[in-house]
Amino acid sequence: MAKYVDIAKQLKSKILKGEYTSEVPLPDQISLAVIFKTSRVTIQKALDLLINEGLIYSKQGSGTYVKQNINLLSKFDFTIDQYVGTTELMRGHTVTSDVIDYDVRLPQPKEQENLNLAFSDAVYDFYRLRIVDDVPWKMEHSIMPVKVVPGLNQGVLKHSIYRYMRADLGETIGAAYRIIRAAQPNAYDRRYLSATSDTPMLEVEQIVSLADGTPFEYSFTRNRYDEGSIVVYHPERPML
Amino acid sequence: MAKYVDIAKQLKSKILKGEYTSEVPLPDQISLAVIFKTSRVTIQKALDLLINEGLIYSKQGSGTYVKQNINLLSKFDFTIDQYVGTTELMRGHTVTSDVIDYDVRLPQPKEQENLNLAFSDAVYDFYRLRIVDDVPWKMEHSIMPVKVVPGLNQGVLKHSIYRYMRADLGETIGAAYRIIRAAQPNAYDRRYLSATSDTPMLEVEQIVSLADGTPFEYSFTRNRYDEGSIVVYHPERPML
DNA sequence: CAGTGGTCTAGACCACTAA
DNA sequence: TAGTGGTCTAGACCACTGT
Repeated sequence: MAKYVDIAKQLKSKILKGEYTSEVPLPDQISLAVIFKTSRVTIQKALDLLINEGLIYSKQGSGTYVKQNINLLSKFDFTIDQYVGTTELMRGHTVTSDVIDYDVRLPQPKEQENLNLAFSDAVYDFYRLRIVDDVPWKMEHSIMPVKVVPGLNQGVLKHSIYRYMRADLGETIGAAYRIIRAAQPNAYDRRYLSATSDTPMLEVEQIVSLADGTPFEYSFTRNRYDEGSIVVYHPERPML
Repeated sequence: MAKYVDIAKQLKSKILKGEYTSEVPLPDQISLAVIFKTSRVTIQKALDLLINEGLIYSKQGSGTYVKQNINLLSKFDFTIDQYVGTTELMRGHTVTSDVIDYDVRLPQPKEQENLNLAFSDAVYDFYRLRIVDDVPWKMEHSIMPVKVVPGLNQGVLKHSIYRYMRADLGETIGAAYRIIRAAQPNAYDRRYLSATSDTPMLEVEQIVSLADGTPFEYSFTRNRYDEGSIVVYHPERPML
């Protein structure tokens, strides 16, 4: 574990425990360097992680402060700052999956492009109804390349794909592109999520990649408008 | 302008011009340091910016590569990786605003909390219909504190608030929290955006802050489901 | 094994804030 | 003016990839 990640974890833990508040700045970077027996640059890398999570902010010439309003999330809101699957996101709840449909086939042109595949690279194509605490919650339609995620059988699908990839395949999940939109309900929404013709749906289309840049998931996830929203934090960044 | 930002801009420009492709890695960090007459750490900070924009990725022991699929955005999609107002986002199009409603009043409790205000700090409360190329596009409902954004009259509202803040007030826009959801159409949607009872709406609730952490905007922006979606990129980050 | 990115150091100077 | 964060350097060692 890199030292700056470790320091960021310790600082985050202190912030969440309320040991640093928004009243008073954190210790300055040089003091932190002394406290953690490291250099100032390493402290800055640690603080950068917390800034990117929206936990703190720095003000040149003044200090580093804890942000207020760190908690706007309601129960089924869906944070996607770092990628974890539904199973992990809903820790403390019972998450199960009904596999509605499962197929292995050749990819369509759009899938070839988004997943960077040859026309002859087979893909899984499956629908899963994600159920939280026995209540149907989201409908997922996923396309994943067989060569990138081998051994993805229905047993794995009933549980957690992400856990399987990390634990069994030893892969590290990396970046994700997401397109978020509202949509009219389709036949699956009506059948499995109790949507009617005037129930707005929230849809997330996403391409998720491994740490080395290989895309491994192209999926569409939908839920009723009253069953969850998406929370995004955007730190300040220089315009390029 | 910081050197690493400048380098990032130059590299981005080369990537967009196709001078670096996904076939061949970028020059290694030491070569880049020589080319730009700087140190390796500065090169790394520049590359970090491009990684966070999703333009490139690095693979330890191998090299730094340009990502493929850099273009999934359709005309009215709405990227929010770095914050710019609608006016700037839609460069090349004619953006105008009808001010539907304008009021100055005391803040409600939720607004006090989200904007970090005392009960006696007045806020602007206004609705704007944003019109692109003469077509009604989005309905914005904004609450902004008078003390943070003084002089926000209807003349400014007709044009660009963000331009006013940057150019006239000299402020730097910083981070933003956003909650994205689907919603049923309300009276404004029906009246101004031609929504009917079965037209799903996409709503973005956001708190935007200045660079120094002061929140200055609490707003709700809505558009029809078929008039734009939101694109988000999430780089890989260590879990804290 | 050579080449690459990831991390870390000790120190320097600058830009900005606040008293 | 003292204290703080922002940037930058020159160099070191480690972890990983690919041959």
